[in-house]
Formats: sequence, structure tokens, C-alpha cells
Amino acid sequence: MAVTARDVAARANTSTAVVSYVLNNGPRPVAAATRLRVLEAAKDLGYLPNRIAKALRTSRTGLVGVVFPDATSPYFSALAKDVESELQRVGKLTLFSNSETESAHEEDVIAAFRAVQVDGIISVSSEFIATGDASSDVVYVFNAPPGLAPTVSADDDKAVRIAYEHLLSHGHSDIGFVGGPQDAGPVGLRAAAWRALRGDGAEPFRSAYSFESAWALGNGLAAGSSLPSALLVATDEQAIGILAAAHERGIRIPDDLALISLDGSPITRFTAPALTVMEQPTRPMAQAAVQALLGNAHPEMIPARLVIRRSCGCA
Amino acid sequence: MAVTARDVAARANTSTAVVSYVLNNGPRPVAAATRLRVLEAAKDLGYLPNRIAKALRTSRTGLVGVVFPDATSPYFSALAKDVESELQRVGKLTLFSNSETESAHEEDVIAAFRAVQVDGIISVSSEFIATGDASSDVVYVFNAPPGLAPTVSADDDKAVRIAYEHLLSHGHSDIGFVGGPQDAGPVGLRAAAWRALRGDGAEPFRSAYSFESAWALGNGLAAGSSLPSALLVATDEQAIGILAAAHERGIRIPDDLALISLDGSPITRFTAPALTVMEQPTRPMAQAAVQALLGNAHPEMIPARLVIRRSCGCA
DNA sequence: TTGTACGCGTTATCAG
DNA sequence: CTGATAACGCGTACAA
Repeated sequence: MAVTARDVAARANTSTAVVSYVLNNGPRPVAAATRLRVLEAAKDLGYLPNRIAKALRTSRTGLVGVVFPDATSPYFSALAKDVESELQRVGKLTLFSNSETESAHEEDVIAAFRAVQVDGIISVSSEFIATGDASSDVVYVFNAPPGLAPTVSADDDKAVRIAYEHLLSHGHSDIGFVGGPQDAGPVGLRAAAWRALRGDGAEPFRSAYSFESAWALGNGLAAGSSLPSALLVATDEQAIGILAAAHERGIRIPDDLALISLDGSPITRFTAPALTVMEQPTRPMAQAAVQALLGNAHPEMIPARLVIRRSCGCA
Repeated sequence: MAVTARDVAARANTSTAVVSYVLNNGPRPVAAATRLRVLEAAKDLGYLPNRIAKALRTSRTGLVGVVFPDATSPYFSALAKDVESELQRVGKLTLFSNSETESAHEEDVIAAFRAVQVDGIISVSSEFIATGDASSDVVYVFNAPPGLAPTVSADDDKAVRIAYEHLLSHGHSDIGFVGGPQDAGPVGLRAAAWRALRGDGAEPFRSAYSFESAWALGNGLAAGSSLPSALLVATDEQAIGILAAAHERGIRIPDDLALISLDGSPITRFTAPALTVMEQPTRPMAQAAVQALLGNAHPEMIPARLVIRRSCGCA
């Protein structure tokens, strides 16, 4: 059996109440001498407060639930890491789940989190969310259920415009867009921004959010006659898939096809060739998300920055 | 205030004890009629058992702690995803933490997990672990503290031998090895296997487990005169970093330098050129780990399989 | 300033 | 077969 507050109290010749006062710095003052005895006793015994009992009493668990579509995506994994790190910094433990895992969909995952009484939930969902849960403790990143605004989001409009204009400055006129299976979530926003820029009713290319799917798309494009001279790609995994197809098909990047990816996770520096990207910085997003969770809620819009490398045609 | 078992009992004209018996199917039988009344009442009230109270009573939380060095690594993120998925399948929630995050080291993380009374811990540590915690509920994957055997591990010896021999069959005689900063953990094992195969006292090349560091190494190798004709690379992120450096330096893969990576996560199919790998399958490892956690403990050794693509010189 | 005692919502023992 | 009731470990009124 583990050592309890009672044990500490006994060893310090005092009561559990005082032990509690000392360890929580309140809500009542404790004489310096007694305080010292308690601290000593706690250390000697290696006392570790039982967080479950504490949670039962206070109804705060110190747990926060985090939902991501897919921890395997280069960008999401970077973001997830920063979120976890940030949460750790503020003393929270991270309950993690992939929403795309097997049968588990967003709602089930969130329900499961609620059942263990998490202190809050951070949801990073790239696609639509069925049920809007307005009245609650959920911080939506990137995307929110219909009717709700994301608590922290990226300035997709501006990012797409900067990238588009950069490609324009390279002399491209037919700038295509690789989007998701549907125009939903943040990728939908990016697609919309691109449509507006094109202004000619052109349709995005469709690809799932996977290397594989984008690779297949790239192969199709390479085989057909509709290969544009430049492509804005919604996510890093799609850009990487297209790079792979291009390499295999002998399509030279950027000479035959210029590319800009709109995530900009660290790996994009190390592809062959290195990808020019609109970098959506993960650390600020993570910080904004956990600050929002803590109630310091400035709804924030994080700006992306153009990082010029090889795939756009520069240098 | 939420509805409690007491409320259900009241509405069903019975006691909390019986409510508990019904909802847990035991440990005592309940008359069919009473059972029905309880179920009805529970449904009417929308009763949801308080898992915290339950945990306090049973000291089982349904939580399992999972520690990874770095969720950003292609291989680890794939493994993490499978672990989470598997855990979900058996009704556990996944508490996740990166051990390399900021100040948080393995032990602190594990202590934090223990404090919330996790039902078990899965530790995937690529480097050494200071304190061996033998008497406990932790499943070590790949690597274990000194004196302990990992519960589930890869057959690194065999994997390295197969890869080495494959390179040999391509006619290479100077086959180098890219390892970690120190010869620790599973990479240490891989390094040892390589040393044995070489048999001439050659030293591994050193690189941290990051794109960046391997890229720097690749650059150094390209600039110097000691570039071998073939390289076994311990991890995918290192292989990708070297690929990037080679691309920038005009070193042709596999013509000037043949490569085999020893992780084999999905992304290796989509590099330019595609990487030949020894694939350490993540799903079986994840399954073995959670089965071990559940007490169905066959210490397992998962075999890797050679996946031939372009970087080794085939085709 | 400190100690006693109750309650958080369960489960499980012990009488009935 | 069922009903009180005693824990689980902690926080905090309330009393001293």
C-alpha cells in the first residue's frame, strides 16, 4: 500500500488537515516549524499525493484530451509534439487519440475523454466534425464544427495568396491546387483561397491526406496531358507523395513542375529537392491552444511564413 | 451535479449495492425484476458512472502511459499510432509523452504517469534508461534498463545481417554504418551486429536521430574522401537526412552510394529515390506490447523483412 | 494555528 | 437475493 497523507501526518505529529494545508499552500496558514516537519516527513516517506482521490474531491484531473486525425502526418506529429510539450509545461498530462484510427471517430474519442473527466479537450480536426459542441471545454484548432469558430487557426487566405503570388513571380500562369477528398476543414479554406485567386472556375486536384494517394495523383498527372507548370499542395504528405511520383516519372522539380507545400513541417527541408513552403509554425499554435484551454482565450490567427527552398524554382 | 448511483438506487427503490451489482454483472446475482428496474432507472436518468470514484475504489483507471523519445520520428510516430489504436481496441485510454521534450526525461514522465495511477506503462526508449524498475508494470519495447530484457524487441542481429548480405551481393566491400551518438539501445545492438559482420574494427559514423544531424554527416562525408560505397543506416530520419545531403551534393543514390535503412516506416517508400529497408513492422510490435501489458506475456522478438526498392541498387 | 470529521461516488463486505 | 455501511485518500468546513 502506498504512503498516504495520514502516514505523513502521523510521522510529523500532526493532522491530515495540516498536511494538506502545507502541500497545497493553503487555504490556511501553517506555523513555519510545523510546515518544516511536514515537508520533512513527506520527503522521508516519499509521499506522493493520490491524484485520483484528489480528483474525486476537486473534480479536476489534470488530464487534457488531445485528438488528432493522424499522428503519422509530418505536420500533425510536429504539432502534437509541441502541444504535449506545452501541456507538460503547465502541469497537465496528455491523453492522446487518433481520430482516424479504425472505428474511432472524433465524437467517440471526445466522449471517452469526457468520461474520464478531462479538464479540457484540444481538437485538431482536418475534416468536418459532425456534432457541434458549443457549450463546452473544447479548444478547436484549425477547424470547428459548423457554426463555431476555431479558437486558434491559421491565416490560410493570406498563406495561399503569398504562395500563389510567389509562383506567379516565377512566371507561372497555370497554377494548380492539390486539395483533399472534399473541400472541408482548413484544406477547404485553402482551396477556396486558391479558387478566388484563379478566378476561372478551375477545379482542385483531389487526393487523400497520404503519401500514397498523392503519389497516385502525381502518377496520373505525369501520364496524362494536364500537368500544370506549378502546383500549390495543401499538405506536406501530399507534397512528398507528388515528389516521389515526379522522381519516378522523370519529371524534374522545379523545372517541369514547381511546387509549394502549405504545411511546412521540418521534414520539408530534407526532401529531394527541398520543398519551398508556407510554414505554419507549430509552436505558437500549440501555445495558443493551451493558453485558450487555460481560459486565457484570445482567439488567435497564426500567420504563416514563406520559406524559400528549391521546389519553387528559386536558386 | 451529475446523477449518481444513489439517485439510480432511489428511483429503482433499491440500494446502491444492487445498482453496482447490476451494472457490473456481479459479484452477486440480482433478481431479474430488480435488475430491470435498475437498468430502466439508469437509462431514464442518463446515469454515467463516475470513473474517478470507480478508480479510487478499484485502483484501476483504464489509463495506460506511453513514452516515446520523439513523436516526430517517422518510425516512432507510426509505432505510436498503432499502439494507441491497439490500446483503444482493448478499452484503454492512452496517456502520451515525449521523453525528449524539454526537461522531461524518461523517469520524470514515468513518475508522472504513476502518480495518476495508470494501469500500466509502455516505454519505447531508444537510448539508455537510468533507473531499472524491475518490479513493475512497465513493458519495455526495443530497449530496457540495464539488467532487464525488453519485453518486446526486434531481431536486430538478423536484420542487420540480411541487409549487410544484400549489400554484399551487390558487390560492395566497404559497407559503413550510420549509428547514434553513442552505442546504446537498439541502435547500439544494430551497430554491434554490423561490427561483427565487418570484423575489421571499423567504427560507425555518428549522428543524432534527426534529419538535420544526418544531413550534416552526409555533407561531411560528401566533402571528404572517406565516402564508402554503401551504408547501413540505423533509422529512417537519418536515411532521409543523408538522402537530402546526397541530392544537394550531387552524389547519386544508389550509383555513388547505396543505402539501406533499418526502420522501414511508410515514408521510406516515398523518398527520392525510394529507400530499400529492413522493415520493422509496427503493428505486430504494438500488439505484442499491449498483450504483454495485459499480462499475456510472451516476450516476443519480431522479425524484420527486407523490402527492396531503389536505394540499394536493385532495378 | 491546529485537529476532527464529513463528503466526493464507487465497490464490496457483512448481515439480514 | 438484498440492504446498510465501511472503506478508498484527499480537501476543507467547523470547532477547538
